[in-house]
Amino acid sequence: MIRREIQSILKSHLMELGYEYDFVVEIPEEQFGDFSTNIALAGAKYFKKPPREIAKYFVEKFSDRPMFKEVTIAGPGFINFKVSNEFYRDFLIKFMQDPRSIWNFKKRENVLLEYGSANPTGPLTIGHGRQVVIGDVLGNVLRYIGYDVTKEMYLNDAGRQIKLLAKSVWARYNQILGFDEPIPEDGYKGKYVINIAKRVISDHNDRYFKIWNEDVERVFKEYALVEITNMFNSTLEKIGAQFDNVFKESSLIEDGTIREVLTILEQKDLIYEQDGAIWFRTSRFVNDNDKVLIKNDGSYTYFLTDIAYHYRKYKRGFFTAIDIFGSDHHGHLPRMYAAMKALGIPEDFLIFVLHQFVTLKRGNEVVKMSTRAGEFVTLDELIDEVGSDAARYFFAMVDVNTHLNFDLELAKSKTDENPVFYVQYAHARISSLFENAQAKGINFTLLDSIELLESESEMRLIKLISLFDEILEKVAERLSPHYLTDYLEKVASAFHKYYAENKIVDVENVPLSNARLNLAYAVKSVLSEGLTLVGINAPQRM
RNA sequence: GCGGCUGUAGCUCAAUAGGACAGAGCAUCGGACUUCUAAUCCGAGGGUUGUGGGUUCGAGUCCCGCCAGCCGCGCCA
Repeated sequence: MIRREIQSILKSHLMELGYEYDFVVEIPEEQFGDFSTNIALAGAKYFKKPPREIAKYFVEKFSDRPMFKEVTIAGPGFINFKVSNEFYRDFLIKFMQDPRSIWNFKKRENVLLEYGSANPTGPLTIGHGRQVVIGDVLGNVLRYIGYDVTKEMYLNDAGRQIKLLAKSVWARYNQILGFDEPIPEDGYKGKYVINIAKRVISDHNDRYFKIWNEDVERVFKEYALVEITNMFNSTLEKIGAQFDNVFKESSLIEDGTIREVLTILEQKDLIYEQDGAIWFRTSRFVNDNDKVLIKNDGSYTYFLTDIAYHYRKYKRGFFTAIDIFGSDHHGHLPRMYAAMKALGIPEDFLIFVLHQFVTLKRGNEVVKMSTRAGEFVTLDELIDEVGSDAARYFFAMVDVNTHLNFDLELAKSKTDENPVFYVQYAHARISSLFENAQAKGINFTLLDSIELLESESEMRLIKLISLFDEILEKVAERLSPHYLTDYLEKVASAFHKYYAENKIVDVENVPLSNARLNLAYAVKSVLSEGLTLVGINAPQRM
């Protein structure tokens, strides 16, 4: 917020001089001040003057602004700004009066966020967990700062995999009934398959014993789908992921979108037949081979239905579609961009977020996750073991592009090794301050005595609070939630330090107590908002 | 072989679209509870940013080569 203000002041001065070039206003190491800019360094080649001389010009422009305590030139030509205490206190007052208006988030476009999309063929994995949390947190943040967000999960209920699952269930069904039907090659071997088979038995007895045809397949598919969807829902609920919508792949076939897309591509001469299959001319748009849309057995590839899905997203009127995928899908990107181009959809409509994988560790030991053998640790088991708060925090806390090492022992530990507790503890600690104040008969009054706040550590806390909006903007811009958890840890740390050094509730000095409680109240408020956005509890007690 | 991501302190990670002496947490070592929650705080040590070049006032960041790890290169999704 303050940064933006400095930026725009600088920019207007620059334009007065008839120049326009890129410069940054950043938050430097504390010793240099609150904010700093490289405008003089970046401008050297335009002004054709030494940076320090240019800096001097800008510094003078700031000399009469009460917002700053100090504006100085340093090093090769950086300009450092030290914000005045009055300004910080003013900010705090405005924040306490109405945080939403001080952030001034404007209304923005509608966005379709797709994530957690999975083959409904088995329990959600740890990998899905990371994706779901990234998507959920990004969705929360985007919505918070003004986007009209729809969180959507795509259910691949029409492909080969779901057929394989149906067949696997049927095999188990026969096995239970006494016939040794083998599970198909590449079929599903997990325990849940047996559970689904048992359900069919309890409803239909041996009606489909040794009988396999399209009608039977449909029945088993339906049972599998219902069962797996229930499993998904219960896991998603456990981890607090809320979707606005579930979009079924099969609906694209039913409502004619697939046909529509094929027609458009055909009219543009972008598809052709070869070896009994229908191909899309991917190579015309990107550096990739042509891809099959319809297999020679007449069934659709995932690529085709995904094109149709995104065509549908566009037709539904979304300004942007953000897809969150595991990094193993990166080969899917070029062909999707090609398809969007082919359909005349604007290039920036589709944005991909690819997240790296998760390695599960127990201390130093890597926990093996083998999908084939059905031995993987499911997301469900993970949540049961470490709890939803820790699971969410851990999934959100590193850059999406960084391989995540998820240490089960660390996530479970209730000590200072665990960042989740560190942040939550700060919140709980503040809550207890208010109880304590009340017990000691100090009447906390909102906005009272704020002028008594003046120490460095108090200003540092207010400054951190003032950065809340730009952190959220950054999460949205870079599409990675870890900036938020990072910020929360900084706020928590600054508060713990402040708490250790200052007596906040002091019956000997009620006005000062009130001032400090106001500050604590504001800190608690950003912690609580932030934790809520990450989707974890902001406890009153721990 | 081709393509994507990654490589930073013993470990896990940051580094704000090229900026100041590369920062946190954990671990290690040393301190702080008769005082609002010690799930906390303070201090110390710890680095040739995988490697070799290049671009420039300035590179962990950009370009080229090499090495290592993960992933992808299906009429799977």
